Amino acid sequence: MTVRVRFAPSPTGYLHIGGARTAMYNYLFAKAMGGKYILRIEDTDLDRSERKYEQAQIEDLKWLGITHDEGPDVGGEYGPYRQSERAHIYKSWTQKLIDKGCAYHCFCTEAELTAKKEIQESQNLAPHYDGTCRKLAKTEVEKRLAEGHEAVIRFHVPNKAYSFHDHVRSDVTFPEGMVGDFVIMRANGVPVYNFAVVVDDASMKISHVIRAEEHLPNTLRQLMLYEAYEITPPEFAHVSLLIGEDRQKLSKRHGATSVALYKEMNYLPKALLNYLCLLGWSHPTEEDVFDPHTLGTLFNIDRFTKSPAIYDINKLNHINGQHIRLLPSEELLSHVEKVIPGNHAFHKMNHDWKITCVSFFKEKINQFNEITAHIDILFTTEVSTEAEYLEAKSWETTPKIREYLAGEIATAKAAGKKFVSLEDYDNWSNHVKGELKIKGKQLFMGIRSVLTHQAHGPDLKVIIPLTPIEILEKRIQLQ
RNA sequence: GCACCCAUCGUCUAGCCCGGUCUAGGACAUCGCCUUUUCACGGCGGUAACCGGGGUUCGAAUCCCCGUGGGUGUACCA
Repeated sequence: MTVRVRFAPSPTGYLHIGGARTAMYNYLFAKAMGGKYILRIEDTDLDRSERKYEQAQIEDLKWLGITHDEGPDVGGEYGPYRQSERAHIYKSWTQKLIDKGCAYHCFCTEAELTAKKEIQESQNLAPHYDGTCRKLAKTEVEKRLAEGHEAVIRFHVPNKAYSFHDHVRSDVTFPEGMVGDFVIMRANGVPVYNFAVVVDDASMKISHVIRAEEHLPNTLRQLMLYEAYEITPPEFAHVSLLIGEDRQKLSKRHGATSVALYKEMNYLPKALLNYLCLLGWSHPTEEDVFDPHTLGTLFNIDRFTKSPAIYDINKLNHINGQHIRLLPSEELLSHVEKVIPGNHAFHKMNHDWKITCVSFFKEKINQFNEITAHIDILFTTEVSTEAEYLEAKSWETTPKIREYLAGEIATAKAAGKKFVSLEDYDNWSNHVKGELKIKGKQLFMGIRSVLTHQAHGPDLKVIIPLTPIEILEKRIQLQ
């Protein structure tokens, strides 16, 4: 069997991290099985669907590296891939159902329907359509249609229980009598979700449906439709939901939930994917830092978790940090250059300096945006007000160090040096130790306080050779 | 209300199908120590969980039942 899976978003908003996760699972499964991954746009909600959202979602998916084999923008032999362009298909599939006696026109008005519903509810009954129009004679239906009465098309639900096997939930059974005759086609000729999904999945030869658990109850209606069409349903995998700290389904009020926001915040797409992948699926060898794109056949549809997962940005940050550290230096640099403000002195430095600089500071960050603050310490002339710094400054040994280093720096600068070398730095500290007889805390913290105006900071051997000599000079003069 | 789904450290999870190797493993967060005479990184270690009750069994996180809790759905939304 050829594996064909799909991700079917509604273009009613930007791509959500939950959607991204579902898309990725489908994509990874297709890749693992040598199948096809299809993007289908479910825009049957005319009021809320917008083309700009479709484009934005496709772009976000692309940023994540989740590329589809078939879709509205790339075509394919099972198109069109936008539900709004498949009206003719839904129409003929609806007719098949009517011909079989599995569906019928319904002329009940909204007012009538609500009235009936209220009665049922007051009697504590499930609010099901009572089947009034099911009994209408064919001639009566034609007459009303000819008179221009508005009609929806309802599916006549069989009275029986349904079960199916789910890859995540194993065997699921829905008892009989759960749903009443439901609408499959609106009065305006636009199909309703549960119907359109079945028609599309069947006509696009979808083999596996991997989707969020919120769709589990919908499967009942879909199963009924497959049965009416005498088509074997696809295999299902209802993946657990992503939830917020309050244990409710993740939504906008939970903060950064759209993929575009993570793109803006300069997260690495593979890190986001890596984190999302682990929320509801586990790696066969319990690895936790990996690029999902390289999973290949390791991606196993039977390793999904059943319970919902709370989205925790802390862990995403950690994984992002791990991926940053894994980046080749040129790639690392190009990311960093994008986040450092345009007027920053960093940009004026030469390439080797930049590579050394970012390779060193990458160890300290989980997000690219954090690196500017670290690099700033190479250029600042600000003076710490910390007690420890003040103490170091007050030691009687410190002025001696300052005097010595002032001379050395002046000499180096006069010799045309733009930076001091690691060798210079080693010579200086050896001199302070050997000739000035200063050791221990007074030695290192003394040098640090003179050269950086701070009591603490990164390794002097790295940052001193990276600091422009005029900055060092300015700092010495400022004390 | 009704239906369905779920239940292991604070969080993500491994283990559960095929009961013993689980005094329950890993990761994030947190705490402590070591190292770099600072900070961070790193290394090492600590705190921390099988929802409750029955049952089956020599033995249950694992199987069964009943509770309880949480979630989702119940539309001419998807």
